[in-house]
Amino acid sequence: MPVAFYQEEERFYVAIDCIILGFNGKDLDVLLYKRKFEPMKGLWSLMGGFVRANESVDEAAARVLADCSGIDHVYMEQVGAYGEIHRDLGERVISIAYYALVNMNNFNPDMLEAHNAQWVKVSELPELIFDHEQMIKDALAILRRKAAVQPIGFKLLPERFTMPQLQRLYELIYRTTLDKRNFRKKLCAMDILEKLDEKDKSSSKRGAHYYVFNREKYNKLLQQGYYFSL
Amino acid sequence: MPVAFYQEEERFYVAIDCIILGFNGKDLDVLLYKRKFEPMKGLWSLMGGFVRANESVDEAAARVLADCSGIDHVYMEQVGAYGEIHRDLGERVISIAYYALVNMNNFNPDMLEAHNAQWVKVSELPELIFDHEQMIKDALAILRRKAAVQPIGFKLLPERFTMPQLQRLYELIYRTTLDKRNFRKKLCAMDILEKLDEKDKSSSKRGAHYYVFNREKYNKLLQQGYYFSL
DNA sequence: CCAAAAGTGTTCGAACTACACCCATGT
DNA sequence: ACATGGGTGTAGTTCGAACACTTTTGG
Repeated sequence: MPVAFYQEEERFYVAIDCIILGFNGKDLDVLLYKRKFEPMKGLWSLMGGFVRANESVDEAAARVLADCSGIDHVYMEQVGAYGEIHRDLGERVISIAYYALVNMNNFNPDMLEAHNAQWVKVSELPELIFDHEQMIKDALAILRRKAAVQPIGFKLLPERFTMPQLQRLYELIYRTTLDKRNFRKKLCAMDILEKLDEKDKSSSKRGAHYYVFNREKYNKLLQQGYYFSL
Repeated sequence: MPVAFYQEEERFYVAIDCIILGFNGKDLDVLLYKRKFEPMKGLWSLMGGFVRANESVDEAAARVLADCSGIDHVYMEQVGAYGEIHRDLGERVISIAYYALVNMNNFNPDMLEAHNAQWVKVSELPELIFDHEQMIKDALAILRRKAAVQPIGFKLLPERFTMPQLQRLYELIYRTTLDKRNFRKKLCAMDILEKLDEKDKSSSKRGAHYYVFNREKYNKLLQQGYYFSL
């Protein structure tokens, strides 16, 4: 690839599309908005925007996410570039998709409303514009893979969470059911969670103990050559 | 993301960089070329080119690979988009990296010479321009992951290969050593290889049996819910 | 005959799976 | 008192890891 003298080359609009994933305790959701105007009025779309000259692509992704959610410093990772010629109905646009794992509670409902945005179950996706459905599927595949070897699932949970919540989350990510006892056994054996005395009574009369993820412990184990695996 | 009316948005050069991986029986190699002119003369670089208006990004990657290798219909997969503002010393360029798994024997040495290209061991990378080293590392990480769950390693081998070759290849991909007996046992159990009577005598006096990958068998097993894993 | 690489089975332990009952509490 | 979800232990099986010697043959 030559340096400088690119004048004769084509230039392209480069967009960002964000797959914002959240967990509401029951379902794994993605944040979508319903288009208010033609073309494609009524169809659903990912949150997006264009890359600008004064920012890297990663920075553009962070900005787009912040713009539409008001949230900052969120776990984001690139899914990939989508470059079919006619993927956008307007002019040609090459889009780079990112997924974000967020704690839903940090979202301002007013901001969502302002963007006509809603949380939608990933298991029941509506019709989406362009290749956005593919982007979501690709993002979920990456999440499935990464969640198995890195403790990123916790990024979808509030600071304090219960075992049933955590298990439910992993069941949704892996699209399977897990054995309660085996799941707990594994987590306990990892020794990266701290059990609190306090209980969450919102979903049962008995209440479930809260746990918190202990990142220091996890980092220490990492240094000792420990590998997360779930 | 609005449709049409993008005039006020910035446009970018979009490049392709190809991580072309090959296996010579002994080492895992990447195809690099040495820059003949300033700037960055003498440094090494991946094979690259720019995306054009009349092709998708995937197509551009295939074209770039064909241009510099003369080879077509090769296994390619996207690594990701690299979008730091100053990653290119010339103007701003967003690059999309792809890796290709090729059978080295199909390469025309004259064509390599024409491009000042050489096969270089991935374990001993020279100094590379821009973020090309990162691209190679990312590509190898993807290969490592995918090779464990999909039979893509065979794409780096000639039609007929021997067990020691195959094992060597996987050892290079995984950057580890494997037990001969366990490796063979696993492969045999998969029942996706066919053993030929003929032997390769190039690396030992006794000679090693050739095997071929049987894709039909593999596809049949896939349909039966079989999962490759190595 | 010897060097050099190919080929071959068994044992052990770790990790995963399957599985059923009691507990705590709000209504 | 009962319905609802939370919490706990064991046994069986499977899979991966470790391990050493014989075979072939060209030089």
